[in-house]
Amino acid sequence: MPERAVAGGKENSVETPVESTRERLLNIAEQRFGEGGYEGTSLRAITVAAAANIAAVNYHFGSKEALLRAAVARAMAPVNTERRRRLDQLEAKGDPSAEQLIRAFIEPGLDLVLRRGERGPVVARFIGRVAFDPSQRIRELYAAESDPVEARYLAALQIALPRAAPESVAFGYVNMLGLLALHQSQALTRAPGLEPADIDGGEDPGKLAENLIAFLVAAFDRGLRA
Amino acid sequence: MPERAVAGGKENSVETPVESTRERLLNIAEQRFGEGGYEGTSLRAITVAAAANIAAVNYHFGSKEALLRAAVARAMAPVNTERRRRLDQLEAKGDPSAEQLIRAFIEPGLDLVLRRGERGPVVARFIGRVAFDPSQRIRELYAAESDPVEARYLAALQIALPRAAPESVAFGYVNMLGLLALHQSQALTRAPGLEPADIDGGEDPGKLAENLIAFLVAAFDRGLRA
DNA sequence: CTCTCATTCAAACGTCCGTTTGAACTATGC
DNA sequence: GCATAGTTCAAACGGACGTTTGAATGAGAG
Repeated sequence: MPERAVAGGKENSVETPVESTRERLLNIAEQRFGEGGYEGTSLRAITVAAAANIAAVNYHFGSKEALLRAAVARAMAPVNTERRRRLDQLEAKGDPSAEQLIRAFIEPGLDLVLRRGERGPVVARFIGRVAFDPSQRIRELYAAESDPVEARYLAALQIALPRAAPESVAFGYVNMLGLLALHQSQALTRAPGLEPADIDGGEDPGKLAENLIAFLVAAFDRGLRA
Repeated sequence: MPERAVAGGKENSVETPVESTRERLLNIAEQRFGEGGYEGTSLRAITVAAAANIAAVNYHFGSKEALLRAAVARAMAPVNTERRRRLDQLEAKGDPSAEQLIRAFIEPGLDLVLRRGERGPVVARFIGRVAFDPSQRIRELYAAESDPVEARYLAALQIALPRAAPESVAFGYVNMLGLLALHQSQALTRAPGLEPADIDGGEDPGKLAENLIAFLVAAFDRGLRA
């Protein structure tokens, strides 16, 4: 390892942990891709902000797109894990309700990612933006990193809502995906004549999750075709 | 005028109307910006597809961003007009209901734009993508072209839903903006394991509007905080 | 026909892009 | 000590980008 290594010693566990070049690149990539999108962010902007050489991207990841893929995988991993854990837990207790499913899906996307420290909102915006990037290629890249758990939620929702047609549940499901991504990316806080606090429930990020869940539960329960 | 002018003669009213370079640029710009986003689409790609010289963009519009602005303005004009007309009509009859307002807002965005000929979906995708472009600059550019009517809808919704807190109505309102844009851009038709027909109601584009309106009405009526 | 002015055109401008190269550096194993 | 493998570095690669230039082209007015 070069320069300052993150050895198992005590110094790094107390003081500020030293990030490796690879970690710095992923962190800055999350931030910049989340702000400007994939096409709108250059590797040079990322490497300058990460205090890394531009060749470091191709050394550690191979290409710009591979850097994005690695950042998506790292950002989604804890969300997918938590979603899988909560769905397992719900299904172990019997047939979960639509509200339980919606909550178990939304909260890992907003809570987990909005709470912890400074980087939470950055990760959330990154995920939300990549999920609905203008380029179909990028959206497919994202889908490849997040698919496995999500399909289980759709199936569980179909069972929880037997009175709604399967296509209608699927319709509600994609609406849930879209609204979650939009709130994660914080693109909805700039509506005409609105202040951000009017939408996200003020200082408490948890209220946003509650508002969104209530909104979706009502729509799923009474807004789908039979 | 150069080459083939669109004079008031009879020939153009019967045969295929000849598009001017300016119109061809706007048409192709709608298509390409809608497919690849602003940053992901080059002027060269647009001018080649439009069979125009690259300098024509700066001659007719001044810059790439000005081309986008002109395309947004042209695409939004009929939508804004129809929304204004329907809101005027509703308010003339008394206090409109939330469902009436939602319908009057959604339908011009989906119906008007999804129905007419081949270009409908192209225009819809363009509008939907630009509205939530990764770049804040582009989103603000879009907001500048669409604001005036939308604010009236929010105010009318506040009145139609007196039992919900104003912030909650604003929350539902931005959700409506976001879901409409996502369906316009057709980004929701690629959910994991879903076929497009499962979501947009099959062949009939009108069903998508009905499904979305029902979804939103239920959420507005029962999914907002008091 | 001649002048005028709007429009189109090929070509070039300088800048930035993602990627590659090959040498320099650094910690570790022998 | 030396060799080795992992990492960083400045520099350059060819190409694409948005924009600009100045000459050519075209139709309509006098």
